[in-house]
Amino acid sequence: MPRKTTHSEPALELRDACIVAAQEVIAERGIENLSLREVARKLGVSHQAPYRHYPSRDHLLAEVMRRCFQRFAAHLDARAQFEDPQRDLESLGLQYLIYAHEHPLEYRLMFSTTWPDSAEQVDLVRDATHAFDILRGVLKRMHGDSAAKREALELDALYIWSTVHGLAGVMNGQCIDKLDLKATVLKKLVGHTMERMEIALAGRT
Amino acid sequence: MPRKTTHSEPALELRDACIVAAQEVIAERGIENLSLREVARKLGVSHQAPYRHYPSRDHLLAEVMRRCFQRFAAHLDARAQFEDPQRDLESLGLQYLIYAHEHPLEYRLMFSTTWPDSAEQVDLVRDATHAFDILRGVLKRMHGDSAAKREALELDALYIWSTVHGLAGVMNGQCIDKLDLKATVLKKLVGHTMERMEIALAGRT
DNA sequence: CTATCATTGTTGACACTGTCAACTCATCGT
DNA sequence: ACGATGAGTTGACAGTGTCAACAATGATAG
Repeated sequence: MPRKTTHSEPALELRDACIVAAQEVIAERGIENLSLREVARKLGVSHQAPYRHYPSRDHLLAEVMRRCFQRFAAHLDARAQFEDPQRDLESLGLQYLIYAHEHPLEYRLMFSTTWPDSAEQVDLVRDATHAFDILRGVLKRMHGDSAAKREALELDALYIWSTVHGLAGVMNGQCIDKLDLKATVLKKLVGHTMERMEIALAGRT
Repeated sequence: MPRKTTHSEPALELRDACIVAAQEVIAERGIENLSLREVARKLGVSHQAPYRHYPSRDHLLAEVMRRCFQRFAAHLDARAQFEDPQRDLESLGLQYLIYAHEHPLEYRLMFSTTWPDSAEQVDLVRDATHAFDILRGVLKRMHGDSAAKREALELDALYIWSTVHGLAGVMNGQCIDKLDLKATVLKKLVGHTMERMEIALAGRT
């Protein structure tokens, strides 16, 4: 079978194509059933072709995760922003939950998948940290950025992250269906949780 | 190769042995690398023997998960209990986090693994629900069990679960290492989060 | 212009996995 | 006494990740 791509265009084509194909496979067959060979098949290419661009299946998976984190951070940045940091924090939380709700697979991929210990972890971590830094930024506007309060700020950031991440996990997860909760409860859950969280944050210190 | 087990003892031996072997494999090679064949090998038995007791790999995995939920609920029940529901709730939360910290693999298995859609889901769900019912019980003692407040109770239960589950996920997860947090922050995180949560619960309504 | 070389992709092989089918064989109910 | 049944065995098949050897093409040095 003759080649298709020329050498002058350095065929980063396939490298990118692998990622979108991988995302398709994940969407169709689930994260744990991602297979390099099926990616190759979907691209009409031999089963070893992806290995020219990714040293292993996990490296491809890591790259897919990285792009997810990038889109996730972009989604957070694209939220409705407000002068009042309180409202801004609420907007941030909602935007977070919207992403988790609209892209459950990507969300699972980012936060419930064992990270492959490939070399590119550096990049992966950088992109993954961005989302958390957005949260840090909002809290700085809220509480100030004095060195004295820095630790409290980190603690609050983690508290908020825990709550929102936990809520997203609960609402996405398989558990929620099994608890025979009324529909009205589910509808109010997000509002209720955000409200509780704001009470906690306004509470002290 | 001659048989080892007689027929009169109905050889539920192997059925149970599979589970402990599976847990060993999971501990050694990770959840996603659990393999029926390695379980069989570890038990010195042919690769098809486990199929006499579990229709598929996922059915075995489901059973392992179910036992995890049972042990998890037992661990929660074995917490230090208090008359004051407030203190009892705190004790429950701490006990939850202790389990997540001491058994990260089991925790991941229960809450971050796609549930296999095997027939035994009924059992799995029953055991999984138990933990949540413990939480419901504490909240009933705290807020009363009037029909009017039932919805608020469910909402608070889910709020608490979100926070604690999120915290466990954050502290277990691969993310926490990457955020260059100071050790002192981590040490205070649990206390801080529980405190925030109690402020939120005492706050209103 | 030709020879060399790296890049990209191909084919073939190996070990591993889950699972189906056919077989053995001790034990139990009749 | 004898067939049925439960438990375990061997053998096969398709699918997977990955290593090794090969082929073809554009770029480049002489």
